[in-house]
Amino acid sequence: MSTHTPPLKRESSDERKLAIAQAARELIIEKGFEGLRTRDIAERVGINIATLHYHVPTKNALIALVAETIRDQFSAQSARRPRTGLSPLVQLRMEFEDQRETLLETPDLIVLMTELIQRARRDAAVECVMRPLYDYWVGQFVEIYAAGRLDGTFRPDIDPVAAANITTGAVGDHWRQSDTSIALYDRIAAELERAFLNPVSSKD
Amino acid sequence: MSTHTPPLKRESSDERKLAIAQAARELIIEKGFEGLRTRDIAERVGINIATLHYHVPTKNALIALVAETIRDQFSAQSARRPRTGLSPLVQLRMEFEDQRETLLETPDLIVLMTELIQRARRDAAVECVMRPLYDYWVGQFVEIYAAGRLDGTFRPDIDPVAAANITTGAVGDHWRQSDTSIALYDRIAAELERAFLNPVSSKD
Amino acid sequence: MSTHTPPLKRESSDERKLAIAQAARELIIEKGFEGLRTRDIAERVGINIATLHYHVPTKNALIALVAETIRDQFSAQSARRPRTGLSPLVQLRMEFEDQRETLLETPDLIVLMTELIQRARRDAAVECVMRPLYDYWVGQFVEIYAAGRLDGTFRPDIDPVAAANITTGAVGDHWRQSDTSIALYDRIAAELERAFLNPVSSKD
Amino acid sequence: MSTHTPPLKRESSDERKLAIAQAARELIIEKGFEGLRTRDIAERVGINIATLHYHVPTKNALIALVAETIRDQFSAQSARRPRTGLSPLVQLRMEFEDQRETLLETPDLIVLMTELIQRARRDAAVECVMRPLYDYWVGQFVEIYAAGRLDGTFRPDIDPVAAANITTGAVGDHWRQSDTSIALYDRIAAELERAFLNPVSSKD
DNA sequence: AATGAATGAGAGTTCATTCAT
DNA sequence: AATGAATGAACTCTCATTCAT
Repeated sequence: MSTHTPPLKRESSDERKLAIAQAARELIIEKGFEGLRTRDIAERVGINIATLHYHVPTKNALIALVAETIRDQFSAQSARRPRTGLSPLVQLRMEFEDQRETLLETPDLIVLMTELIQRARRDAAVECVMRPLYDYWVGQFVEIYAAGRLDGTFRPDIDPVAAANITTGAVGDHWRQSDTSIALYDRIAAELERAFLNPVSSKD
Repeated sequence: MSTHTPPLKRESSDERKLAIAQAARELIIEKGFEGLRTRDIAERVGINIATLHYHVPTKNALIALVAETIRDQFSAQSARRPRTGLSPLVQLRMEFEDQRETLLETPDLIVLMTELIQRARRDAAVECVMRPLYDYWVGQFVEIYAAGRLDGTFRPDIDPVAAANITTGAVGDHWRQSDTSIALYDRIAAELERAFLNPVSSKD
Repeated sequence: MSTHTPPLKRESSDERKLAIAQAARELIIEKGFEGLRTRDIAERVGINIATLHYHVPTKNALIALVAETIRDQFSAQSARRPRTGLSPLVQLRMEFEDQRETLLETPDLIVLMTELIQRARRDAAVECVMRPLYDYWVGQFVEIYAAGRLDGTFRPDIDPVAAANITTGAVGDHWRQSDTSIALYDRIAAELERAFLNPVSSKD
Repeated sequence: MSTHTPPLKRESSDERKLAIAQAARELIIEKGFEGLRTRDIAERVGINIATLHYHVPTKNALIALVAETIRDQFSAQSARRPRTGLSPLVQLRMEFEDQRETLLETPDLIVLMTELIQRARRDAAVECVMRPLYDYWVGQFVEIYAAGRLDGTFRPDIDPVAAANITTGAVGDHWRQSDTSIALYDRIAAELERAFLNPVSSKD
């Protein structure tokens, strides 16, 4: 009859780190970075503050960790839906559809992104993670618009880089509004399509 | 030649409040809200921390004051350049030109705006000030696009509200980037123009 | 046509001091010494904080001033009702009646007294004022009980000093209770009378 | 002989809380509530101010804690000396004797009680603790006097409630005097006995 | 791997008092 | 006699981090 401590509670280090990151995400969403307290995170995870520091040495490291989980999440998402072989317009619409879903299903994720992007301005570690993510996102649109210009879907005088920035800017800015309405999002997406489509083409 | 006593130490309350707001603006730009310390503000103004609290009772009131100075500054700017009587396209270009100037001359102002808009999400007092300011800005573009649709400058199928949101979103998002390049801004402005202009019109 | 400043506002220095003392009394009653703020006093008087310090140099001096006004008030009261020539029992009952009136009409005065007596423990200036006042009060009863012992009204084995201290203690303690009920006061007064009256005498 | 590690620095939470309460008691006695500073308490305990706040979250909680330690001390004292089965007069004399001892041995305790009772007027948490304590004290005397009236020890016309209030008032008020002399206390106790004893009884 | 206890540094805020006018 | 502005010195409380176990 052995009386060993139950292994239920002890999670692996990686699981603990993930749990910490998850709790941090929730609290950033609720209170922003200004209101983020390591103690609150530990409490939400159900561990001691010292234990939290055992797994994640500093608050900055913790924030960087959160940024990384965001990146991983988006990478996984993007890997799950390959767009190769589809027409530019279909790809564009799929992008809009994806954003729409995120907006409806996990609007908090967007709040979190916004906070991280803001923080990236002053936190090199976060910048390192978020910049490529953002660049990749813009890059997706650059490719779509460039391809669509080639095959006549989009205006021949379109500037793919500018158009991509406009697209991500418009979508991203819509997020930032406190009262993000899905109706306005749909109008913006539709207008963006009209804005870049080739008027003389009958592809649509 | 009058010999009035110089306001060496004692300034009028209004002047002091403005000086405090100005110092706060600088420090918000430098360190963000997270790193904003009332003691730093007082030091920059050259006054005691208690004096600061004499003029502005709390930190929140101070932040609200900063928001108000921003609003006043934009109001004054906007009052200085009436657009009545001009064609929609000219108005649009003037808007772009104004943004361009701000971007070149006072890029900090934009960082500050960004921080305030972010904060507005969790600070009702700031929200109260920034929301109307932002709405007014979007509204300007709504009017321009609506007028331009009427007179055939812009596409007949343009959705002025969506187009206005795209415009402000694209411009605003460009601000938010750490490495705001004027070259990209120009490309974005040019592309926005092409995006909404009436392709069958020869007005341009 | 002379344009002189209206003399309405300027009060004499003494009047101002009294007004300040009065406001201080009210605030001590409301918030106790711990919560007493010179600014609150100035505000209640309707003057600037610097003006207050012009009339009363320090907070301690202000508190001493309050103690003095209390003393003066009690002196005036006591001077208004000379007891000479009356029988000890009548005098005792008159004392009880006076306390009763104060309890009913100006219960705040008692709260104030309590605070001052408490403070006297640590504030020599207040002690100097309150101690004689208290001693005088106890002395009144000592005299009454001593006279009553002589003429057979009170018990022959009464200790006038002890009896006086019991009387003032009982009455004073009753004040200190938050829920000073007049009914209990009456029972206490009646019991005190029975406690000290000569059981073999038929004077009552 | 076991060699356990001495609790040099790290004490158990309960011990620390008690040490903090003890230091607070001393400082309240020395300076009153007005002069009570958390930093002074921490310094006296020999801990950092942050450590103090770790054990007792706020100053108010600290004061409530002090009130509780007082209550516990009195409860323990009262539990140590059961009075059941004794005659009312013996009980009364034992009460007086207990007060006398406290007065001689721990006069500070009485100063502390006084401060707490004063504070109870404006601090609900303290009121909650002190009020039952005081009521219990008065209640003891009510029972003694009621029992003594029944068995003829005390006057048949005694009002036990009034008599109890007079007793506690007289004793309590005696405490409050700055120069509490034991001689006066003895005279007061003796006079109280005479005041309530049945004059026709020969029990004494 | 985990934790209770501890802490230095500093946050915003308060307050009696003073100064220049 | 009065005041707006200023200030030093404190105050309570917080927080990321560390230490001993």
